[in-house]
Amino acid sequence: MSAVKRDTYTPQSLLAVAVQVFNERGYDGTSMEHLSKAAGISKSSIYHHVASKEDLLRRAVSRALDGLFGILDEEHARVGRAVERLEYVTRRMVEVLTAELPYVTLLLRVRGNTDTEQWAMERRREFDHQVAELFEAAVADGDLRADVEGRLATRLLFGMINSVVEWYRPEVRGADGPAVADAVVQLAFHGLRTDT
Amino acid sequence: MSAVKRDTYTPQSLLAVAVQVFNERGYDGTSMEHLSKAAGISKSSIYHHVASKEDLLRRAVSRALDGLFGILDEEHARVGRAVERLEYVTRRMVEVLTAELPYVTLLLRVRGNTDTEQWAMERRREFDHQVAELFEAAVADGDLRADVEGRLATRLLFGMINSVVEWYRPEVRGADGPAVADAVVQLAFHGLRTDT
DNA sequence: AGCGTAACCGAACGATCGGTCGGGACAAGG
DNA sequence: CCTTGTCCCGACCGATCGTTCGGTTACGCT
Repeated sequence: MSAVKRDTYTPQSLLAVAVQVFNERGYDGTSMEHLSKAAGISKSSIYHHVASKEDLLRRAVSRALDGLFGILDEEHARVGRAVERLEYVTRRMVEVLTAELPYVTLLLRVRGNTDTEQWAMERRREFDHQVAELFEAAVADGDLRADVEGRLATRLLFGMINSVVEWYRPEVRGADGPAVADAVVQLAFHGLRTDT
Repeated sequence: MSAVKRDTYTPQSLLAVAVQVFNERGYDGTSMEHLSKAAGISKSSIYHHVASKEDLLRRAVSRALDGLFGILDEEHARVGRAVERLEYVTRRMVEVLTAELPYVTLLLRVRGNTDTEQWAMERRREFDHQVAELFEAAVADGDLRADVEGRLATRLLFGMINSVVEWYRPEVRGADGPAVADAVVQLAFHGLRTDT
């Protein structure tokens, strides 16, 4: 492996360009022609680096899923009081969302039209399910309010967390990933009001 | 207008079918052929009722936007303490989302590829902006926590509310629109934890 | 210098896209 | 019974879709 790198595309660097276009136009709304314009190479050249359009999608959502499932393997997500583990997972989810923003954004928007999309949705449901179990454990410990049903509350928590991909832009200063994670944990666990 | 109705499509009834398919496959992922299969009429017959595919999209998002902007005209959204008005708008947003689910779902997913989509995004931003102003007023009143920036907190509140379209299904009993609205208001304003 | 191959290109493939067109079936009103 | 208009259809349009192919360029290695 030589230290100098040629000024050419790798599957990874091409993926970075493609994912950005996918997020701007939507996966189905993006043609290979769009990708070729954005990448600055011809349409046919794309197929030298990746097998297909769907291959690009698979690589992208895999990266996002790896990031999310990696959270559950971390020590603070496995040991300790359930409510504390849930807070930790919440914080880390926001951090992963911001760090891997375009890839997770794409993952959260797949509709299930192809095999790859259905596989992505299935794995994502798997992740959600594991966090939901953590949530229920915290309710059983009496650390989370029981007057709102667990599944419903979990979904709303996920809604708040996942909405980060709709507006977070890393180039805007004053709110990096961990700072946003703090805000999410504060609001989700303690609410908006001052008088609680 | 005759009281008896023939067993045929109207622009509205056709729209209901189309919007459902749009939400399942995505707007760009839906062809007129898909719509014709779902509606049970030929592709060309669709054009007897509506002008174009984009016309269907415009009708759908218009209906959603009308529902949302209608909230701001209601009395409880216009008079009273800002924090109470914000709670009311929050509750009503969830109720409108659940009542007009497929139309609002479509609105929240447009990407801006066509003029209609860009117009929809603009109007939606307008609505968000008005609610954000209400939010800031409640912060100024001291009724909402000031340690999390207003714009950020507003976005997270919207994230929680809008996530309803990702999982709410009216056919599932035990959680109708107003009940979900209660849960959202409780969690958003008072948080998940018991010990606050 | 010469060779092998990574990187790229233009042209074209069959399929499908959104949309158009001329005409047929059928019920209502006279 | 005949007209009128609604509703629907199959056939077709040019454009664009994702992908393939044969061939060219240019770099790394010896």
